Order: sequence, then C-alpha cells, then structure tokens
Amino acid sequence: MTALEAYDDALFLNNLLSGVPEQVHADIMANGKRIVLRPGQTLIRQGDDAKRCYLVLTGRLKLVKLHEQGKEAVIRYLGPGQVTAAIALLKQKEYPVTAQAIDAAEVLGFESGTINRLLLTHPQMALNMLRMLLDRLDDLQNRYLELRAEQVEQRIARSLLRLMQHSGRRTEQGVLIDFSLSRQELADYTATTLYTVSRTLSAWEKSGWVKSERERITITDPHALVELSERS
Amino acid sequence: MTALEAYDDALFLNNLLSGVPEQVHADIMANGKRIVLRPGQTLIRQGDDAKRCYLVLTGRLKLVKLHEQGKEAVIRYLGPGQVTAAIALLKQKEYPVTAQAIDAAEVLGFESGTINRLLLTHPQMALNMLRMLLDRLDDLQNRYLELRAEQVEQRIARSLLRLMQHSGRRTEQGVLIDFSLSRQELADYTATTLYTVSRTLSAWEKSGWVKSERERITITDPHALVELSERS
DNA sequence: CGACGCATTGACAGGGCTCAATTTAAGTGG
DNA sequence: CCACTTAAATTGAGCCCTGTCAATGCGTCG
Repeated sequence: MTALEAYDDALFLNNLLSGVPEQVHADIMANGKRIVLRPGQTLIRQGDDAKRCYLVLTGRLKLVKLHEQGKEAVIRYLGPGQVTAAIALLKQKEYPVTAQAIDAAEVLGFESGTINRLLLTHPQMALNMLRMLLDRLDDLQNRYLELRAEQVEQRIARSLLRLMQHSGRRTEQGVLIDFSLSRQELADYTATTLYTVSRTLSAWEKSGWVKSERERITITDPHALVELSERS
Repeated sequence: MTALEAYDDALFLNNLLSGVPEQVHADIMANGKRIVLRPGQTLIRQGDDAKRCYLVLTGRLKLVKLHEQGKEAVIRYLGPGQVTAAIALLKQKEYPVTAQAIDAAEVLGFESGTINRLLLTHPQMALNMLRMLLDRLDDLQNRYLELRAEQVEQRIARSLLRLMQHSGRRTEQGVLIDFSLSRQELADYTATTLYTVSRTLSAWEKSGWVKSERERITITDPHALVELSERS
C-alpha cells in the first residue's frame, strides 16, 4: 500500500490514528475511499443527508455555513489529518455546513456505518476523534467570544495570525499565507465585509505590517498584529 | 443504590449511557463523585487545570467565556444529562470556560483518568460523548452564524425561543423560562448589552408578545417571535 | 486587447453601544 | 410594618463603528 504510506506523516498520526497499533493502520485506511478534489470543488453540501465523513489527506478545505439572506460565515479551515462531517456518526442528520476544496485536495471518505464500526472496534480512535472535536469546539468558542467582544480590526489581526500559524510559509518578505485567500474570503472568516477588510489591509500595508496582493497576503510584521490584537 | 436510580430518567439515558448494557450503569455511575451546588456557585473556573469532567444530574449550569476587557459570553446552558469539561480527556489542558450553577444543581464528577478508562472499556459511551459534542458544536456554529448575519432583535428572539424549548414551563400566562434570567444574562447569551435587551423586551411587552419581570421572562406569543426571527 | 473578477476608495447613514439619570422591586434589620 | 439599602431594570441622548452603495482602478486570462 504505497499510496497510503505517503499520507502516513506526523500530523496525520497525531490525529485520528495516534495510539492505535500500527499493524492495523492500513486495514483501517483501506475502509476509506480516496477522493481527489479540484480547486473550488464542493465535497459536502449543507442540508444534504450525512452519509459519509471525511479525513483530509492533502490540501485544504473550508467549512462554510450559509445563511438565508445570502451571507455566509467561514467556520473553519481544515488541513491534512483533520476530519469533517463527523455528523455522519448520527443517524438521519443533514450536514450543517458546506465543505469546499480551496486549492487541489485529497480526502478519504468513510461510510457512516463503516466509521461507526471502526470507532466501536478501536476505542482509541473514538477518543482521538473526541479530541479533534474538542479542538474544533474550543476554536469556535474563542472566535465566538472574539466576535462578541472585539472590533473588526482586532478580529482581522487575530484571524490573520491564526491562518499564519496553521498555513504560514516563510518567505524572504515575511510569512505568506499559503493558499488562495481573497478579501471576500477573509471577510467571511472574520465576520465582516470585503470593504472593511480591504480598507484595513491598505492601512496596514502603509504601516509596513503586511504585503497584500491579489488573493495573497504576506505578513511582514507579525509582532505588530499581535500587539494590535491584544490591546484593549 | 437508590440515590442513583433517581437520576436514571429518560433524558439521562438518552445521552451518555444510551446503548450501554443496563447491568453496568450503576457500576459506571459509581465511578463518579456526587457534588451539590448552591445557586451561583462556580463549578469550574476558566484557566484552571482540567482534572475532572462533569455530568449534570439536576438543575442547570451556564458555561461562560470571559474576555480580557470584562465582557463575557454565555456559550451555553446545560441541563440534566449533559456533560461538561470533556476537555479533561486531554492531558495538560486548562478549562476554556467557566461553569456556574444558576439555581441549585447536582453534578457527578469524574476524574480525568477514570473517564478515559470508562470510555475505552465502553466504546458505546465514547460514541455517545461524540454525539453530545457534535450537538454542542452544531449549536455553536448556528449561533456564530446568527451573530454574524442577524440583527440584535432577531437574535434575542431566537435566543428566547431556544431557551423556551430547553427550559420552558407552561403557565396560564404562556411559557415561562424556568430559571433566573436577568437582562444582563440574556444580553451575555445573545451577545448584546443589557440596555438593548431591556428596550427590546419593553417593546415586545407593549405588543403583548412577552411578559417580563425581574429575572423572569414569560413568552405569551411564541409565534410572533418565530416570525420575527425568520423574517429577512 | 477586451472582458471579467478582484480590489480600492469615498460618501453616507443607521444600528446599537456607551454613559448618565431615574425608577422599580426585592431584601434586611430594627 | 416601615425605613433603608442594594441590585435590577428603564429610558433618553449622542455618537462612532462599520455596513451599504456606487464608481473606479487594476491584474489576469482567454
């Protein structure tokens, strides 16, 4: 199973399969079906029946929640090793969010029944899953509080820093956020409008804190953003 | 174990122990330590080391997340059968929120090691826990979106309806929300200020939709609130 | 090179937060 | 039972942040 070995990296092990005997890893993975996604392709659609859950192998997905009047909120970005649509563990539920590949991505899909059986036979896996969900919950609780208590500028700063930590890549200019990120998307993630994001980034660029291009953002002075995000 | 039988009600069974053989229920519960809480008493404090997790037996708790500059957000209200501080499943973490009894309450506390062991030996329990967490996550994702997309009035309406469903009690006047709920608390739950809540409730009272007293709110016309919360 | 999508910038208005001043209601102790 | 205290709730006035709308600029790709 050479294809599987390729995904058998540290990040991955630290998540769903950590603590599970290595001998059975391949067996477990063989239960999933590999799916390749093009940039922008929708993997799950909010409201559809939840029949499968997915493990991200490579690339990056975004989870978006849609509101009646056209607005949308980016709930989270997912990277390799993370699981989504765990809701499929419950019977007769609908996906609460839409999941979409940002750039190209690969995922492993597990049927609802399959994953339930796997979790029951490998309790450690269930515990790992619990940990991942706790992570998600914690993250969202934090962002909920920020949305409640902070002004837009602070939220944008915090969001950029978060994205930097999860998906930053060092360049000579600074830390580049390593996937397509338009003003609109950052606005959806920060819970504001593209206009405000644009204005803010422009201001920060004048201060020399970031460098912003079309769908690309490089943070040149992270410390300034940290300070901004923490000042009352 | 007569004390335990008292808590062995439907709600409870539908959560943590559903699907687990009945013979072992008492054994499992015997691993927990019963704790009685006075009104307002703090059970867990944000930032403390997470050593135990808790199952609510009776009464009602609120989970609050504190922000540096004094603001706070009520993340969730917990009723009988619900679990909190599941974070204790992870090693070396701190509680991300504060949990406080609203009126009198009883909980069952499980040591971190104990609950881990229980979940490993009873995989069905781990699955149940997963389901509860998925519920929490879903709830918060919805509220995050609402906070993002809706105006204050709609959010207050939705919050009241939610509280009504979870903790409503029929009276001759309408549906009473059955625990102490000040303007400030509703504001913290809805992510607004007590002033705005007060103004809004006053207006609704004039319209005959609610009846508001000191720390008590009765919904006399739920339908009006539903309509308000759903209109674009 | 033209067209389309992304980004920028300005003008404007309004929702709701802030602050301050009362009013109302619930306890408390004599 | 009544004065007194204290906390909750109400209401008004003002203003600021930020969303909205419109016009324009710019980069990229067919």
